[in-house]
Amino acid sequence: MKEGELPPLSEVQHEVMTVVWDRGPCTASEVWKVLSQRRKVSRNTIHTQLVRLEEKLWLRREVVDGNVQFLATVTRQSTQQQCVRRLIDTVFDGSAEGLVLTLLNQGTVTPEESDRIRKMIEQAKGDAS
Amino acid sequence: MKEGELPPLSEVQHEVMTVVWDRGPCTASEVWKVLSQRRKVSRNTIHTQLVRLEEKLWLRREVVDGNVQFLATVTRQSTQQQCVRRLIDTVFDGSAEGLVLTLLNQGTVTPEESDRIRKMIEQAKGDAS
DNA sequence: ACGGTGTGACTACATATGTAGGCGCAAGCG
DNA sequence: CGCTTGCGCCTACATATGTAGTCACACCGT
Repeated sequence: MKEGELPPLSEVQHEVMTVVWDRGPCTASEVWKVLSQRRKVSRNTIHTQLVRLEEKLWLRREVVDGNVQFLATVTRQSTQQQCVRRLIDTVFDGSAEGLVLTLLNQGTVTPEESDRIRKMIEQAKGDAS
Repeated sequence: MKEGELPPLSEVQHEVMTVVWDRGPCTASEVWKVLSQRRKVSRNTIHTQLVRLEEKLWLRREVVDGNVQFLATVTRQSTQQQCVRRLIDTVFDGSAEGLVLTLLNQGTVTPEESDRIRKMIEQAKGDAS
């Protein structure tokens, strides 16, 4: 479950990975079509990012019917975990509590979100241990 | 309270800012002394980072008794908030709940941390609302 | 007066990142 | 058959980042 530490993703790279996670293996053009709906970007730009992600082992390439498809090598979840852990370590000095405190009490999220989070934790408490 | 969006900090830059936040205004050498206890790094490297942080307006420079001191222009808290918000948006697709879920249920933090967090939330619930 | 020691400034350089231009090939169409 | 269109690949280039070398000056002890 625990993949060796892949190099950190930049923001744009995360955008790309998100598309692959959402839609499963896809071609460069597919990814580009999705992203270009949100912002103006060249197809080649996305292609470059895909290649770089492949070099860094975030993606694997597979040829299906002569089409090049890129697929994620790690799950979104494990990546999310890694990102949170890194945030805690670099920004909150290793204190997970610090993160939650900021999250709930300092206007980082809207009161509605905060509310939903509290409810969610209530509920989760039942499940867990 | 809400400072205009400063450009994002890199990891090393965060390290530097942390020292300034912890110790208040300090000289390049002071920052260096602190950081070089943790890892090998040249004094000049830190100086460069300080200058870059000043260019990006994270730090302000002030001369006291002929000594150059750097001081933070934004609080650590507001930076932490900004970082958390950015994490939520880029990694969790805008879902703060997603973050908390990952935090508590997916082995991101140790069971001890998770426990302390739950307790902390319990306690906070009294205060808030 | 003179040579270390501390500190700030400027410069350099490799790597990463965001962005895109242009080439070439293969499939579809008139 | 020749042309357009889609797509993969290679190349380029500006900016950011991490790292450090070198210089210059000022203060201190002998």
